[in-house]
Amino acid sequence: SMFYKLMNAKDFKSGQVREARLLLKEMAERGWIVGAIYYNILISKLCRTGQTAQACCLLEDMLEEGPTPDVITYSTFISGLCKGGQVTEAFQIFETMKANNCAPNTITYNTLIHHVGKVGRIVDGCKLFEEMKTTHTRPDLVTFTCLISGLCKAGRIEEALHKFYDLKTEGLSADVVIFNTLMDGLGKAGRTEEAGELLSLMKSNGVRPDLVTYNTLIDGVGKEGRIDMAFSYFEEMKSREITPD
RNA sequence: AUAUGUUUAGACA
Repeated sequence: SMFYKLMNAKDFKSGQVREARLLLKEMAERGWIVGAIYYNILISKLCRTGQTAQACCLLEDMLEEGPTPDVITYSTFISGLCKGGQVTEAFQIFETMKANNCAPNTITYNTLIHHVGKVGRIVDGCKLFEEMKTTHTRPDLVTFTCLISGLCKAGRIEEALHKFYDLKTEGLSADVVIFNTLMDGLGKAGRTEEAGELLSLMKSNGVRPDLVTYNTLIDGVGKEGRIDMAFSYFEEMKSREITPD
């Protein structure tokens, strides 16, 4: 019952975290199998409330005497650290992960590539992408979205376009998020003509434009003062009966 | 009751 409450709790006071750690240890001592998932749930909740130091204590418990942390444990914590702006610490945990023979998966890499891109360090994202190749970790559409977004943010539009073309090589086909991301990058770089061409391309590829697509295009041409184009995208959006999800 | 991606005017802090 105490255990049940812990797993359903929305937030924790620091005293409660101490109690939780003791409870999990006691359960293990009494012969219960306490799986990594229960630690993962607590780590996720603690990160969401900004208590990354407490989350780190749980990871340490796992490494010392608890269930072996799995790829979800590390990815959860890495994501939580990044969201709190602790990207450096996230990379330290990434190293800890490897040192403990836990192989990062696509999601682990995607999380890191996303956050380095956000803080303008896509160079590091590209290194991670290379590392994925050497570790035979297959990139997916999320990987490419993060790379394209990060490259555009760093002003490296040509390389972003290259990544877009590389999708086919990887056996992937661009989805609406990939198109939206690239159109946003082009628009913010003043290349709204190309963004408009992508709208045609996505349609001919059978990818349905959504509300974000049109918001992105309208924002792009709007900032260039092309009110006529903004209206035409708006009209097209209405005619297509786009609805927010 | 566990982990990753795209657009933004305003208000709040």
